[in-house]
Amino acid sequence: MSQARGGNGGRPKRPTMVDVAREAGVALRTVSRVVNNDPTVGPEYVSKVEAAIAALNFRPDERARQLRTGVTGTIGAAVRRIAEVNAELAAIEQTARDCGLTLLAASTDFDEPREREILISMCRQRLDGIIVEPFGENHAYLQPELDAGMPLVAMDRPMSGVSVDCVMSDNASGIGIAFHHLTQHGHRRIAYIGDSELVFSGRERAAAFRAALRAHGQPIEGLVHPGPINTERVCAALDSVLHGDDPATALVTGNMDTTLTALRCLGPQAAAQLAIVGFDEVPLADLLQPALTVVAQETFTIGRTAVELLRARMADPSRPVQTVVVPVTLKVRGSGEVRP
Amino acid sequence: MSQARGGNGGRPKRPTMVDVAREAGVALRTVSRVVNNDPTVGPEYVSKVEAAIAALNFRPDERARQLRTGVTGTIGAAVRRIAEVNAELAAIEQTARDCGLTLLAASTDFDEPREREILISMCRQRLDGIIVEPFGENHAYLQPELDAGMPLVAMDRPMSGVSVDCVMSDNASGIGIAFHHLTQHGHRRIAYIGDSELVFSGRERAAAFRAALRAHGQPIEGLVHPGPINTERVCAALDSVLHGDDPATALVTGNMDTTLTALRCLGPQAAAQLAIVGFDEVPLADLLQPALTVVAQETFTIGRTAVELLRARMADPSRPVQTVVVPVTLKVRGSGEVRP
DNA sequence: CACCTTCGAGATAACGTTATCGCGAGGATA
DNA sequence: TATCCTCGCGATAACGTTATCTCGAAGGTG
Repeated sequence: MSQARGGNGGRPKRPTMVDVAREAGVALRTVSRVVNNDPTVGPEYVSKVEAAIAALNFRPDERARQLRTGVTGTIGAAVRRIAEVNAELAAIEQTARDCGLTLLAASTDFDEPREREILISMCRQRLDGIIVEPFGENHAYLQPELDAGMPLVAMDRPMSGVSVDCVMSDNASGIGIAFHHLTQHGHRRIAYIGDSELVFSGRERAAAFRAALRAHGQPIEGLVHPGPINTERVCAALDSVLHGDDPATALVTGNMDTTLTALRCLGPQAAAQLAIVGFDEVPLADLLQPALTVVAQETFTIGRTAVELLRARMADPSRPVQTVVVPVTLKVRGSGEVRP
Repeated sequence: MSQARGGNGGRPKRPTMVDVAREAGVALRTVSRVVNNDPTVGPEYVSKVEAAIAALNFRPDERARQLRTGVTGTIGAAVRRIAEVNAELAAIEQTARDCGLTLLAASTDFDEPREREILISMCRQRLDGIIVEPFGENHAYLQPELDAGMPLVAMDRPMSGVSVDCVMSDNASGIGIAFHHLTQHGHRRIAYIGDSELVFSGRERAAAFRAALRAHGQPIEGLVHPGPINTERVCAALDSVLHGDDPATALVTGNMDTTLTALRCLGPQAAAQLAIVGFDEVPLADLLQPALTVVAQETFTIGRTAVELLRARMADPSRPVQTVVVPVTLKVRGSGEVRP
């Protein structure tokens, strides 16, 4: 009896508002009013309907409501990876919750077809809006969705091919701060290893580093190493930087993965003797020896701002497209203060 | 023109199948057939409809489809936190994707009302199934949903008040392995600090540790410290354990948070002289000095199994409830091999 | 040549909710 | 007492799909 099913052997049929209305002896519309806390319902009707709802264990079907009203109360977030440390996603979730919005998060996994698939799927679900940490090179295929009024916000990187709101860190300043910090601690030969210049942030950060070198009258050759992040490439770059004629005494790593890969390549002894400033926070940075000095992004601010931009776009689809740049801050912990 | 709106000033109205049918000069049903790749449609009709779809930028409304067919193609996952390292969630997402299911993940945030809110919301959305890492003490309120046929699987911990499928780690064995490993390395006084016995895993692990002490003829007093995980409590426990008459030379920490808190309390020097085995993997465990020996849970297996249990339940709602216990393995890295 | 089958497309009714409209009762006003 | 609101509830039409049924045409068979 507790598993009462419809006779068809499939899923048991759930009660609907029609069933509740019949049970309570009222009209369908009245049930709807009670469910939606409409104040124009007489108290005796309210109690009758509530009794029927409890008796039948009625639970309204959100899908039907969404279809009828047109809004889902849900926003989508297509990020690199859920299930990894991602303060931006955490901020998005919290902010969305505060706004009474449900969050549908999915991992693009650094895979362009998958990103596309996720975004199209979110559009088909008619979500109220989408936040995307774009990965693919061209998002022109989203233009019809934008035209159809789908609010869209880019996070961490701008999108190409379409014109959308965007929130991102001040990459150039971050690199500048890291460089300046190391020069302040007496370093002259400072190297950079970071992400490939094929990705936006890798491009911006490498360019900023070259600019910093130029500004200090340093040669660029041999010091700037953007590229794919894997053990071989990073170790090779480290090797060339540390064992040349004029070895670098300090290192700036362009993102978290580069930082961790470099630390693993160096090993504890070598790492302790090199001044290192990482771009982006690293989990457990404080437990390493020396603790890791990093340029920290205001990840929480970025996530929150993404939701705010999205809500503004939802409220007014015709507002001008806006790009917000969030400042970064240096977290001094030890590794960046090693003397040459 | 690219922002063509309906005249009402609200959201622009998207084309529907009716519009496509009119544009293509065919019946509504034929459009549906083409969208669903029904092979019984003549090729000339297919091309006409596809042309109309492209011309109007038609995108089917998933909500309406779900309402009509009854299935959403989406499963929910209510976990502690998305946006933190969570290999189980990653496994759930990947497995779900492989099965053609969309994943709706939400953070319960160790908050019982929030967990309840999330689960009820997922039920209202009529998801095809739910995986939950239960936190609250009593889930009897879910019984009506189970009766109504909502498939539900518990992960990491069993649920009380309802009878559902469950997948979890072999906590007792894990503690036993850690204890045995430390005795093998010459330790006699081994302490345990872990989560409160109010939560299931804390209870199981503390009990297993007491059993291990008894089995080795050791006194229990002063060595077992379950409780809330915060700096004060953990530091106090460490203090009492390390600075008594007969100080412990080895430590087992009951979960990741305890491990990290303990490491921070100890500081690098003290941590390096104490033998430590942590329960649960820690990010960057290999970069610490000494690298951290842990009892690793097969988190990926747990997540994948959760989805498999859920799919089995979806396929056959009347199958007997099943509990799967996943083994754990010791990862020897250094901290657990420190001699007394 | 009549009949039966098959095949492909169209008309129409759901799915479960909300929104629009209408209608009857009751009180206030002239 | 007749008229006019107002208030509270009910009937019914959407929302955008898919599923069921119908129907006409074409082709094969006795």
